[in-house]
Amino acid sequence: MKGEEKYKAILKAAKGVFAREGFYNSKVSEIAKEARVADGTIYLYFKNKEDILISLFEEELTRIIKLVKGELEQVSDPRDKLRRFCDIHLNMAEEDRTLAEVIQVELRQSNKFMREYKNKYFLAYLKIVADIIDEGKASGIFDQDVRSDVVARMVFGSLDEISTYWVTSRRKRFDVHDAAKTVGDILIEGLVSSH
Amino acid sequence: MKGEEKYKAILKAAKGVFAREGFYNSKVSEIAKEARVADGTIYLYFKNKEDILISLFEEELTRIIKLVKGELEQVSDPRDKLRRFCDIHLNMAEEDRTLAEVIQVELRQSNKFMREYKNKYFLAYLKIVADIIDEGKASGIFDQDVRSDVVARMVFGSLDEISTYWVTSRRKRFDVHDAAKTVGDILIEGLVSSH
Amino acid sequence: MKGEEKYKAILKAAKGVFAREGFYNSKVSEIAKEARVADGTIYLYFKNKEDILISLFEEELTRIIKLVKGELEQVSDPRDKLRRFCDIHLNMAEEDRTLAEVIQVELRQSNKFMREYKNKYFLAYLKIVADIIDEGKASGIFDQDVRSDVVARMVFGSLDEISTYWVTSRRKRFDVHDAAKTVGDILIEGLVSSH
Amino acid sequence: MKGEEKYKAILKAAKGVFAREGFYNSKVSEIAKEARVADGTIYLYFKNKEDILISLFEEELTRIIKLVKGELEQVSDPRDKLRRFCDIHLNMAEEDRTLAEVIQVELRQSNKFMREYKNKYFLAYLKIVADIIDEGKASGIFDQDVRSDVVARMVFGSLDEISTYWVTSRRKRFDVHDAAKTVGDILIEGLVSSH
DNA sequence: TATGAATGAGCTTTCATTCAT
DNA sequence: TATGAATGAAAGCTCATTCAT
Repeated sequence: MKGEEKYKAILKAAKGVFAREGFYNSKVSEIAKEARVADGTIYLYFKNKEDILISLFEEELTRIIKLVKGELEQVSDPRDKLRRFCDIHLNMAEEDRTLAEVIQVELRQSNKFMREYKNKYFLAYLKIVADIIDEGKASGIFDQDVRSDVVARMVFGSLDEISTYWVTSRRKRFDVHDAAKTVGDILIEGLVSSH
Repeated sequence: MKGEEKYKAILKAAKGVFAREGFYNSKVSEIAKEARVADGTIYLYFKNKEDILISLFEEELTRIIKLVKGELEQVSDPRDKLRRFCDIHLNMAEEDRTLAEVIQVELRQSNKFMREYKNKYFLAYLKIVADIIDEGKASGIFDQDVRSDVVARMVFGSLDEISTYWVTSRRKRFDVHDAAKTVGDILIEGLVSSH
Repeated sequence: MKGEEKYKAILKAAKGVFAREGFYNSKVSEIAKEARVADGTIYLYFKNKEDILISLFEEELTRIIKLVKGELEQVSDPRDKLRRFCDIHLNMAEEDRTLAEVIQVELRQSNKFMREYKNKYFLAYLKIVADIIDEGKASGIFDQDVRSDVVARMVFGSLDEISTYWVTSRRKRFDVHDAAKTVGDILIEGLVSSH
Repeated sequence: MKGEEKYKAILKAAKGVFAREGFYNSKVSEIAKEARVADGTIYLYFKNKEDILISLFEEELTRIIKLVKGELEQVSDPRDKLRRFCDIHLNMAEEDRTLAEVIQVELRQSNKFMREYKNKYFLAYLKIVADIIDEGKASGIFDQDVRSDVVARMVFGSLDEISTYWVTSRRKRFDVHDAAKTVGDILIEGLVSSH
């Protein structure tokens, strides 16, 4: 196992440990053990424990953004794009529960983290939604008066809370695709102009 | 300062410290200092550090639930209730930024915390929204097909994310009442049946 | 309940708590609770926690010494006195297990305690045995060459260890009176002169 | 200094500190300082403070048992074995006063410790004596009627109390070898059958 | 690069003791 | 005398980080 592989292995282990224990209850030594590297090795690849968390987000969000953008390119109507976005987002949470937990819980773990780390990746993710809204507004489909940044937050907040709901329910009480449809439909109906 | 006052003082101090530092970075000794009591005094009123957090939620949410329910009683139309709810929620976040931070950041502080502590207070808060939706469905105003639990999460998620947005922006880029109106209108338009 | 009664009540409670928990694991507040007095009241009767332990010994040993001396006055032969002493000592351990535990375990609890507190009461107890030995030596029954202080320690050590054995065995494997006889007989046979 | 050496160094330091301060008054940080290691290092070798105490006993008693057994193998007559045992025991207390203090004071430090930790090493030490008694009984030298477990306790208790006496006397009032002879002779005379 | 033993700062919590009532 | 709420020092233990190998 060389350089790049070790880096990946550490991030993968960290994802599992952070999701399972929460950032502050995670031990660097446990990440090391799961990644099958020595404790000290982690510090050859990361500045400190928080840097692992930040890197993890960057890697995951970069991947997700690319994936989501790719999917959305195949759709043209802003309404369909929004529906598709909701479905992809919740589908990811379903398929990679660990990732969902890390994002939901850990993203909010530390004030310091959230404030000091400007989180351009998260903002890029939100921008995907804002762009959909702007597109809809530009084409006259969506109401001109809504602020796309605020709506983007609303969309993300809705989906994130619902995936938290889904993730934290032991017995899955609903299907994520149904929920995605519900959210998408409500948003679209709510956004379209001239009722 | 006696009994009840000390309890209040500790919670008040904890609210500030937790909001500022995050739960895990907060020191019990700092809470004590801000509450102007000795470290040990805290343990006369609370089992441990986590118990302070839990008690803080219970107290605050009990207060908020009472307040919100009181406000909503004065409104009859489910649409108006929903609009009012959005406005009150964001207004509280604006008026008590510290509280908003504690709820946003700390409620998600630990997986364990959220899962083990069933959080009936938070569920009661969500139920206020679900009840509005059910009311609207019962009176034929809202679409019969939506699940009120899922919509309640969507409403909470939207508002919570928007208040996070507002709270974390140094320069306030929007007015919370405007945002509340946006969210309320979109939700209502999205929820009303037979378009 | 007034003065003297409170003092007694605290000592009685302390005896139970010390025996059950050990000196260092005992809490002053628990002694207070069992004595049905306030924590602060204890400090009206005792200087500090250690003073309770010391007073407890003094009281108990004073009582025991009086009792033992009274019993021994009724016996004249040094051999019978020694046998009687062994029987009384082990009998007390059997009848007041709590006392036995306190003496066995707590007397040795702290170096400081044992060294700084010269323990004249314990020495008085040992002197009872030494006097028996001296009496036996004076009357020509016991060997002239043994040191009575050393033998007194031997007698006490034997009995104390045996009562520890008895106290710590859940299932009582032997009868204390039989054990007392064994010890007494061995000592006497070993002490009588001119074999 | 590596692994095994550190372990030894910590135990050695603990022996001194425990003997000097008593278990409950000993600070882990002081043991660390005397062992010239960091506080945290101790926890690489021991589970907690109590584990240091337990390990110390196990190490020391294992060593002592081996040593005593080796010495006794060179003697055949049970009477000589008993005399030899007394002499070795008191001699060890004289030569390693620290060890004697730890064993005398700390072995009894906590009820819990003594009861929960079954202390097979201490029982093995006692068994050495019981075996001598059984041997004497088998060869008809010692009285058939005595219980060897009770006598073993008596022997240990005698010696332990005498070594406490010796250890706690600032001015040594007697020679341990003389005391050993006294104890041995009394016990043997007391144990031999058919007077 | 890689290791993992060692470090030591720092935290929560306990509890003997005090003191205002 | 009596109370018991309040105090605050003190200590065991953890774990992120370092560094000699």
